[in-house]
Amino acid sequence: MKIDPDNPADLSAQIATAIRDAIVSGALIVGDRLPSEAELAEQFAVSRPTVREALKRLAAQSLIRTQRGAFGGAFINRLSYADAHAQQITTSTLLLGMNDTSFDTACEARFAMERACAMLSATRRSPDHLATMRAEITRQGQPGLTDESFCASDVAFHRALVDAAGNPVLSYQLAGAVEAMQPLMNMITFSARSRDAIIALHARIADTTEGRDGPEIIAALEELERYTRQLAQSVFDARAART
Amino acid sequence: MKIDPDNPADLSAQIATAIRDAIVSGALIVGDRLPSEAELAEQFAVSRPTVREALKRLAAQSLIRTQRGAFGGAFINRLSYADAHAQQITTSTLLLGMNDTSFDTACEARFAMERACAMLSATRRSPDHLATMRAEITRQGQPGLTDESFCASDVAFHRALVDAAGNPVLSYQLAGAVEAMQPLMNMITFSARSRDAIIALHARIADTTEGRDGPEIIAALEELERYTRQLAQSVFDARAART
DNA sequence: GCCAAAGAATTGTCAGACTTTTAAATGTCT
DNA sequence: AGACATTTAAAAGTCTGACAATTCTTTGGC
Repeated sequence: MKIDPDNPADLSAQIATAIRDAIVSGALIVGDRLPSEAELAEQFAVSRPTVREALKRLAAQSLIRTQRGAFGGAFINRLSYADAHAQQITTSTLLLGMNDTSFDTACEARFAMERACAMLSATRRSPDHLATMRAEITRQGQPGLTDESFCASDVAFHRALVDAAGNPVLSYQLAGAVEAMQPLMNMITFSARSRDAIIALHARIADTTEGRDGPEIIAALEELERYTRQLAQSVFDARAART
Repeated sequence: MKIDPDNPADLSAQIATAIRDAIVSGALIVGDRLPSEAELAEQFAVSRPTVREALKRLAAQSLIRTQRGAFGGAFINRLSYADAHAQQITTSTLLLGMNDTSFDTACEARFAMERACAMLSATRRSPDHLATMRAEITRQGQPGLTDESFCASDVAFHRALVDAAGNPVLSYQLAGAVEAMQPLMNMITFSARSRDAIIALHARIADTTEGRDGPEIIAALEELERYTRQLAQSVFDARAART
């Protein structure tokens, strides 16, 4: 593991990359302890603050965790699905927010992926998942619910559908697509009538999931996508007309 | 933007979180310049190295970029699809590598998502995408190709199929699923016969994509998934028998 | 044998200094 | 006046050295 002091890039970035490569390549495995900061500083021939900056970069990606005290140090972290999940959502949210991705594009991607789960969810859904879906539907029908809470419940409903597929890799990937759309969805005002329509579609999805009818789940999702995009369109049109 | 000096968490982590929240919430927007390190140190009542550690954390996630010199500083970065892409692949690769995710689970997720692109790819594929797919198929048939190169070409082929859907959000999401599987695929030895079978399926995918026949693309992908899993199974069986 | 205190290792934080880079401002020449 | 060279100031990058906080191990006392 070497760095090039003549490289114009930051030394801390180079060190971080060197260690990251060692992790990705498998040279360092979960639970391994890195040398202490002082030792790393000596090895790379840099000062301790520089090493620390490198370690913070890795910590920001959940690649390592540090522990103080004797026999403490920096340890290679097992990247949990939960960690990856959280990062994924942040990244996706920023990506959508910063690149003026159109609502349609995001919506299309989200529903395309969600439909990909449908067949699996039909096969593997457990009573737990169904219960969550039903509970969220009930929540969505409660009067006085803010638009934001309605959206949050919507996300929870769809998460349950995705999780029902019983594939953690899919759940992780979908998290970005589904949850990152929440800020976009929050821009929509949901009238009582449109809420009713969405709830009815959710009920249809729950029913078909319970009946393990994959194609029908897909059909319901397609209709929900159509409705959502139409709703967004009318909101945007109204906003455009107002200016 | 405040931090709590009594919080047991690292000050640098708190500062990084505070700034990240400001970015995600939209209080800081792309191109904005953060105060200089010295000013931030004063604002948060910490030392400059601590501020720097916080900034490195953000830089590791491509949230900011720094520039030296007069009128330099830390600027809110536009998170590009390319950056997000790269991060996504690293994260997904580690996730699969560290959590002994089964080949079947990863494979299932990957093909489920890829099938989700099929209908869109059928509609939107351009001559460019088709040309890339054909070129990779030719490459895959060349004698003397290493297993690793074969896998790389396989990834390129599938990326072209995904990109043909013309939805950058989908491309970004799929990148993780498709490219992160490469290390797993690299564990497989591809015999001449199995390569031929895969190439034939790729050709079928290219043909049906050219013919804009969505359902047939899906059928071909399903067959490819079946074949891939079967191949992996036999490799694992053989490995198990040898021990 | 058990509990408390001392010790050592290690990360977290600070203060201050120096170097390097970069762009703006200034000066100089044609 | 305009183009080019020089100076200057601001900022990140790096280093040194120190001290504080934390946590495990070992030792000592009862």
